[in-house]
Amino acid sequence: MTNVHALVPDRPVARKRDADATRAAILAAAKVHFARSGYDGAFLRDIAADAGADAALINRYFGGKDGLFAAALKDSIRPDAISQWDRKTFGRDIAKMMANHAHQDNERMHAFQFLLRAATSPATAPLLNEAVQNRFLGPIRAWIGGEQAPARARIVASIFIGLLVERLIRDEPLADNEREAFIERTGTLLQSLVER
Amino acid sequence: MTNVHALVPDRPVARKRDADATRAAILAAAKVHFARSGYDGAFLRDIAADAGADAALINRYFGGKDGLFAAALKDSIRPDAISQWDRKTFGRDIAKMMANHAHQDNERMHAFQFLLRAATSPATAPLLNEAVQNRFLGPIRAWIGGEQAPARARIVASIFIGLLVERLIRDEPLADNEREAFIERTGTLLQSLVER
DNA sequence: GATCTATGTCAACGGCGAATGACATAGGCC
DNA sequence: GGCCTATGTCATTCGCCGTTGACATAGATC
Repeated sequence: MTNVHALVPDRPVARKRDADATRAAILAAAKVHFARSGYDGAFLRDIAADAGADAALINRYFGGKDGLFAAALKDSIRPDAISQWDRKTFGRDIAKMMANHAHQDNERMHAFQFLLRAATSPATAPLLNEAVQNRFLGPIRAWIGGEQAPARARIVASIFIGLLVERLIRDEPLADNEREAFIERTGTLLQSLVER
Repeated sequence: MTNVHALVPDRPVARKRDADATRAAILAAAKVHFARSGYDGAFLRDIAADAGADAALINRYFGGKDGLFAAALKDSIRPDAISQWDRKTFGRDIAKMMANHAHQDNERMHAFQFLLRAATSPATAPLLNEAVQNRFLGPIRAWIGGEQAPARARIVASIFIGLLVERLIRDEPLADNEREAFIERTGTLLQSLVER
């Protein structure tokens, strides 16, 4: 099976011998694969192939599959990413993003889906509680602020995750009329949670 | 490792030779294991052990792991279950259930978590689109009714799933004050989606 | 250009878990 | 009681995938 995602070129560019570059290529491919297939479903040989590298190098550079996963996880969580959302349009922005078809991916969505995979994969549970609680829920709570911030943050995070899953398992675009209603309702709903 | 869930007795009751009974025992054990560990993380030997049966019987009765999963999935989705919710208290009922600690399980939660595992496990994706769309989203849509039912149903389902995931990865009970606020806000939020 | 090290390649190995098929036996049927 | 089939048990096979170590070679250093 050839790789399906545009972020990783089908014919990897030939690299000179460059440890840093191959390390980066492996990491990039790993993020895609883990996001798409979860920990168990992602295979080192496939990742290496997409990165134009040899599977043995994964062990050399990351110490094994666990190390690669941890590195990819770390690289996927940007603690400051949340604060960059616009408070005024937050709800509608998220809603729009989620209304997209699952296969119209972009890098931000990939990071989210990676987190989702990590969160729901039993094999990676030990890593995850820390990461999700401290790096996802915590920042949201701080960003939201105001009264009952913990509860509101938890609800926002939950809805966020739910939309992500729904998007993941939905295999067709939303019908136009449903799409409008979906964005409108989801948007205002999230927005109201942010504002008070 | 011995099984941890009360639904499956530690020392399975000795059965007479009874294909239906062992089939049922295997199915029950499978639902627990799949719900707890997902498709990849559940092992036929463990399931068989918990059911007090031999792993080979799984192949005989269900045709393999896939067949067992499909059977467990089918058995976990009761199309009529949704209509039994009380329209007046729906929001708060769900919110309360979700506020519980993840390890305080009951049979209903098990079914939900099974669905969640199925939804997020790539190995089972082919099965899922049909199941979730037709047996989960569809019934919710019909039950909700009214204006913009498709969009509202989708949002309710998404929130539902999100709460499920949040509950799954949260490893400690909610603090008392957050708990109250969480139930109150989530409850009214869901309720408003049901009512209009 | 000789040498040396970092980088990359290749071919195994080993474990694990699903699947298979041969064998054992309980329990009905005549 | 003597078969006969459905049910259960056991040992083995098979394939997959992470990992390992031996080997090849590019490219820097002198």
